[in-house]
Amino acid sequence: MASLGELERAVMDLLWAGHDAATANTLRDKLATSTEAKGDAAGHEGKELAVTTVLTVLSRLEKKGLVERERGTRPHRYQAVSSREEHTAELMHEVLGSAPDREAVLAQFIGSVTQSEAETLRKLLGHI
Amino acid sequence: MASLGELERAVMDLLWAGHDAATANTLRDKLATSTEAKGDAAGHEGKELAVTTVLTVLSRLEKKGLVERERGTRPHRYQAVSSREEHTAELMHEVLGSAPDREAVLAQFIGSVTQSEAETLRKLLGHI
DNA sequence: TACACATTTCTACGTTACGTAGAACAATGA
DNA sequence: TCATTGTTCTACGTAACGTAGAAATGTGTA
Repeated sequence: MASLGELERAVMDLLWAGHDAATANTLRDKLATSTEAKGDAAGHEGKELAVTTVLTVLSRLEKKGLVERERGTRPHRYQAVSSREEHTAELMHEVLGSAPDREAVLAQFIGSVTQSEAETLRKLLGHI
Repeated sequence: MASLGELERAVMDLLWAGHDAATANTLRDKLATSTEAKGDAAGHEGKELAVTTVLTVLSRLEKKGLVERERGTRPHRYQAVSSREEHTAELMHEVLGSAPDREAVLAQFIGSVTQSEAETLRKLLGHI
């Protein structure tokens, strides 16, 4: 239970970006706005989605445990359960755990890490 | 282009395990054998797949760049392009790269690493 | 060389995830 | 209560994957 679809990811990106809770309508608007002018490029948005579409995606994300909603307020408000960094790190651990020999994987992993990342890691490993 | 299906993964596991090139027939037999006795548990195998099924999966894995085949020999022989560890580490990098702030993700990642993994990492970072 | 047999490729169907949204249902303010 | 706004149900199209039969191709032998 890992990878997200294109729209699911776009929604998560919005929730992670301005990380106060948002309504489906707000999200739909932001989805239409993000990268509208260009008309193409990477994020080929600018498209007005139906609110129900956004709601469906939000429900699916909720079921996946990535999003939680406040059911009290009338327009339900949605927010990410964990930060993008937490989520990404969790995914990395999941991937790491998918191989029997974690240490060997880490060796490979470190082998192709950038200089600055290596520096960061050294620093972080200091306080453990 | 990341996650594999259940059968695709099973095939990769076999190719990664005994990592000399194998034919579709060999793989089919091994798939039937692996975890047969139990009849259930995790790997619910013990099922005789059609060779064409295995061949289809192998073709798909080839297209994904995970497997390469020797076309010269008549029963084509298949093998993994990279080791399980290389592949897993690559996936980890992919995940890491999916977030804008890699350093922040690494911080999170390190935060929930086991003691022995931390030790391994320190050692590895020494020689860089 | 021609044929039986092994192997590979083509084609296809069922299932599940995801993008997409209308129809139906529920809540809320005037 | 009723119009309006918001949510849930239901559904369809596409793509990935498990699965395998049919068709095509290669190979050894009579």
